[in-house]
Amino acid sequence: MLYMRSIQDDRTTRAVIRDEALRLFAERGPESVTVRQIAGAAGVSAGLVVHHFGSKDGLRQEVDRHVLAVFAAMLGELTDEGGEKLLDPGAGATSLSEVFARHLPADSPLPGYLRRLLLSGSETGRVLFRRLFELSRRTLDELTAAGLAAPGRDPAVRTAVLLANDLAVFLLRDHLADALGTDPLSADGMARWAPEMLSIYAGGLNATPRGEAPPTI
Amino acid sequence: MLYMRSIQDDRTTRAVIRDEALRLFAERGPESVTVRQIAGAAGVSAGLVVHHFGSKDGLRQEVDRHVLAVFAAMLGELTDEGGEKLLDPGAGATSLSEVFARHLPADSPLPGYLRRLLLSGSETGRVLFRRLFELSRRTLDELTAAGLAAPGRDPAVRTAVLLANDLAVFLLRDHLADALGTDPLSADGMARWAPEMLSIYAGGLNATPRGEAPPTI
DNA sequence: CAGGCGACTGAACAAGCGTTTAGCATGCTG
DNA sequence: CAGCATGCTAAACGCTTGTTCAGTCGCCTG
Repeated sequence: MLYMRSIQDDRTTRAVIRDEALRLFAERGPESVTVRQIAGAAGVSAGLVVHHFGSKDGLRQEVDRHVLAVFAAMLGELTDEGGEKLLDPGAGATSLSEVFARHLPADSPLPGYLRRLLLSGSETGRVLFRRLFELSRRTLDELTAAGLAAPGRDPAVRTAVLLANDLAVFLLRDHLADALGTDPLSADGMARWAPEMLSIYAGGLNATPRGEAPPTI
Repeated sequence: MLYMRSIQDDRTTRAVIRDEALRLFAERGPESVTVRQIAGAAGVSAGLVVHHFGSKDGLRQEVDRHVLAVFAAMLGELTDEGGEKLLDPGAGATSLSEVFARHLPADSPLPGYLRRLLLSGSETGRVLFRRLFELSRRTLDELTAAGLAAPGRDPAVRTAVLLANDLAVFLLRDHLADALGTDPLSADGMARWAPEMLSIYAGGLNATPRGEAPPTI
C-alpha cells in the first residue's frame, strides 16, 4: 500500500488528516477545498475523513480547536515573559510576529490560518481577536507602568491601534513581501520592520533617527 | 411579473445583477455565493446571469473591474487634493477611511469587497495594493517635504507601515467595532480613531507636550 | 406586416460535491 | 476459538453546482 506519510511519521492517521486539512484550508480557504483533496493529500480515502471527523465541518471545527490551542500555548508564553522583556530596552519581543517566528517554521501554515480565522466572521475568530485585544491591552498597561508609553486619551482605541498594526503584518504578508522584497515574517523582514515601527512608537513620524540625541530644550 | 427592483430604478438589468453580485460577494465571498442566489437577489433567472456575463467567473471579473474603477475615481480625487489638505493642519484627510466615508454610504458593500480583493491573492488585489502603496509613498514624501515627517532610515518600510495601519481598519472593521463599540468607518468611530493615530504619528506613544506635566493615569 | 434580434425563462444536463453504505482485514478480548 | 470493535476502502447515493438549450415575448427596422 502506498503511503504519503514518511516512514518516520509517528503521527496518527487522524492527525495527518487534520494537518493536511489545516494546510489546505490556510492556503485556499475551507470552501475551496474538497474532502477528496484533503483525503488525497493525506493518502487516505474520502470516506475515512468523514469516519474520523463526522463531516467536513466537523473536521473544520477540529482544525479550529487545534489551531486555537497552539496559539494559546504561544500567547501564554508571551504573557508569562512579557513583563521582563518589555522592560528590557532593545529586546522588543512585544510583537506577535516575533513570537510566531520564534515558535514556528518559516513555511508553517498557521499564520495563514490565523488570517482566515480573523477574517471569516466565525465565532472562533471572534474569540481569538478578543484574546489578542486583551493581551494587547495588558501590554499597553505594562508599557505605561514602565513609563514607556502614555495610555492616550482613549486607551481602548490606542490598544486597538497597536493590535491592528501588529495584525496587519499577518493579514498583508504577501503584499508586503511583494512591495518590500522581503517576507515581513522572516528574520530579515522583521529586522527591517521592527526598528521602523519602534521608531514611530518612540517619537512619532518626525523623530530624529536613532543614535542621535533627541532635541532637548 | 414580479420585480425586486424598485419602480424608480433606472439601472439596466445587467447593472442590477452586477450590483447584487457585488453585495453578495463582499458579504460571503464569491466561492460561497451561487449563480442562483445572485439571480434570485436580482429578480431574474440563473440563465440570464450567464447570458449577460458569459459565466460566473466572467461576472466576478466584471465586478472586479467595476470596483477597481470606483476606487480609482476616489483615489484620484485624494491624489488631487492631497497636497493642500496635507499642509492644512487639522484637516487630516489623509487616511483612506476618511475618503471612503465621504464618498460612500454607511452600508456600502465596497469596503467589504476591498477586503476580499486584498486577501484573495488575485491579480486584481495585487494591482490595487500596488496603487495604494504608491499613493502612500507619495503621501509620505509630501509630509516629508512639508517638514511634518522624516522619511525614516528605510522609507519603503515606513511607507508600508503607514499603509498597513490604514488598511487594518478595513480588514479588521468588524472586530474593531466589536471591541470598541463603534464602527471605525463611521463618523463617530473615525472621530475616536484619528486623533489617537495622529497623536502617535506626531510624537510616539509617550508624547507629552514639552514643558507640561505628563498625563495623569 | 414580416422578420429578425436581444432580453429573458424553465427545464434539462453533466460534473462534482459531501455523505452513506457494504464489506474487508486486523487485532484485541472473553 | 468465536466475537466484535476498529481502521480503512470502493462504490454508490442524492443533491447542488455552473452551464446549455429550446423556446417565448416584445420591440425595432425594412
